[in-house]
Amino acid sequence: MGDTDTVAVQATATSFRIVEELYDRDGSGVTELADALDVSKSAVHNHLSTLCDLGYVKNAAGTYELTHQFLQIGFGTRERNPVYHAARSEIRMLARNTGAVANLVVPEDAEAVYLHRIGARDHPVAVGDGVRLHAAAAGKAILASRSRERVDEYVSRYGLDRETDRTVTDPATLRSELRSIRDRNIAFDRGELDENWQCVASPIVVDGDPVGAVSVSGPSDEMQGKRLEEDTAGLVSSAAKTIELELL
Amino acid sequence: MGDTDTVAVQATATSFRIVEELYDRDGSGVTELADALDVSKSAVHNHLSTLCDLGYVKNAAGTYELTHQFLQIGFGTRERNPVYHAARSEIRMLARNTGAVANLVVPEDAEAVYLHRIGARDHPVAVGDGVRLHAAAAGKAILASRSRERVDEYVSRYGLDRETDRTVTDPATLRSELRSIRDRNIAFDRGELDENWQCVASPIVVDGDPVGAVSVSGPSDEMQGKRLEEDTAGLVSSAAKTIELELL
DNA sequence: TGCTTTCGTTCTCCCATACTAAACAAATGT
DNA sequence: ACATTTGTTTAGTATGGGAGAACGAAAGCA
Repeated sequence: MGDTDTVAVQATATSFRIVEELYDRDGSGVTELADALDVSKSAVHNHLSTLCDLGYVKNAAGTYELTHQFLQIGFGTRERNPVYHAARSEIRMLARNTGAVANLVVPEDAEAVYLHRIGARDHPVAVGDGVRLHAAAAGKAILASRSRERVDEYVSRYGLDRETDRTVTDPATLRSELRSIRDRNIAFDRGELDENWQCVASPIVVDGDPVGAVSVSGPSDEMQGKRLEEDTAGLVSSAAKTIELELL
Repeated sequence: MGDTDTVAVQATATSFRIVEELYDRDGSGVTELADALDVSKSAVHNHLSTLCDLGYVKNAAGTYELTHQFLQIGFGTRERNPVYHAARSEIRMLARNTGAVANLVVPEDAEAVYLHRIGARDHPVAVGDGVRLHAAAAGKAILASRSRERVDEYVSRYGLDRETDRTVTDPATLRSELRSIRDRNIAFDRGELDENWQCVASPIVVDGDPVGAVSVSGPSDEMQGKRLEEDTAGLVSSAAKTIELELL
């Protein structure tokens, strides 16, 4: 880490570039991939045949596609996450009681990864996706429960990228907002990640360390005023508290 | 395919061996991996640092772990599967109406991959896992909707591995059972995959091709007699029919 | 049908690179 | 403080991955 953009094992890098390209294109042929990635056909072919042998790619009707091996690994790692287990039923109840979308996220490096969701409609972020911590309610809730030093480290290492007009991009503003979040254990997001979505979140803290966050989100026109500020906020923070107890 | 067991790009193979080992051990250190895989420490280190750079592995508190990148790819590929979309609500209703575990599987090479499930308890197979087609109700339902030639090809290429005492391992027996499955569009599994689990399944056929199967499974002591043979079977086959219509 | 084009696979050769081995650094426990 | 274990880094060589072209096969078209 911190090196140039050249990695230690290039063959692995190209293999995963091929995997990601296959994912983006939802299946593809050898020549198409070779052109897109600027690698020779034979190289692409070597990687594809290897990935087939390993069971991560299959050759269906002329085009190469990803198999569900990734689903197995992805599900398996999630299944082993204690936060996920502790939160599942609470997330379901939260979705039921609020009538909105309820999410569970966990921190991973600079991002909050969406581990679980109930009530998805056309939500802009999918399960498995990650969003920058400072750019959403759940992420801010997590940051607020970290030490001042770790927040500073986050800011200096990754910066505060802008997602929408409302994203917090000023370190001082962020710090002051994190303070008020800490007071109530509730974070709000009014279109900071996606202009059309609002969000309330509360952190899941174990031993002083935020291991995740619960959030409820909805379209801006449905989620506002008292409903957002009080009713939903109360449900979200008590759900987070319940999950914390479950994790002890 | 059909080569020796040596693949074209060995670096990719070792990278994925490392990924799988990390998955099995739920995180691990460099030396531990090097010993287990019989590769030098520095090689393991190279691969791990590469996988970290690519975002598939993270270094958490001294041990290396898989990230949720796999969840993203796995969920994404599933989300794009039309069968999954068409089946979701039916699977939920099936689980509700039968009070048992309802599954959706899709064929992938020699296996039936579990794409979705509602009502899991201590089910022996996880979402994302694959089981041999001939060794479970859902897989047999799929095989029964394929041509005689394709079934023969399946048998000769992959063989009929035994899973339990009750697994069908004789080609002639399999063919005759597939015939009777085809008559009613219903397949049974009485402990052929796991002695303690019984199963009913019906194929999802589009344009004469089985694109998946619906199944309901339960512990042997709950699932038997009339309940298994008639009540559940009817619900399963009508769910499959509904999904087929959805897919047109 | 026969021609053209395009794609996937195979082949060969050469240089880059991925690996081994050993030394180094850092952390843990006694 | 020492010993032990682990992660990281550094050379250096042999291997094997990749470019490119040739081959084979399938598809589109007249």
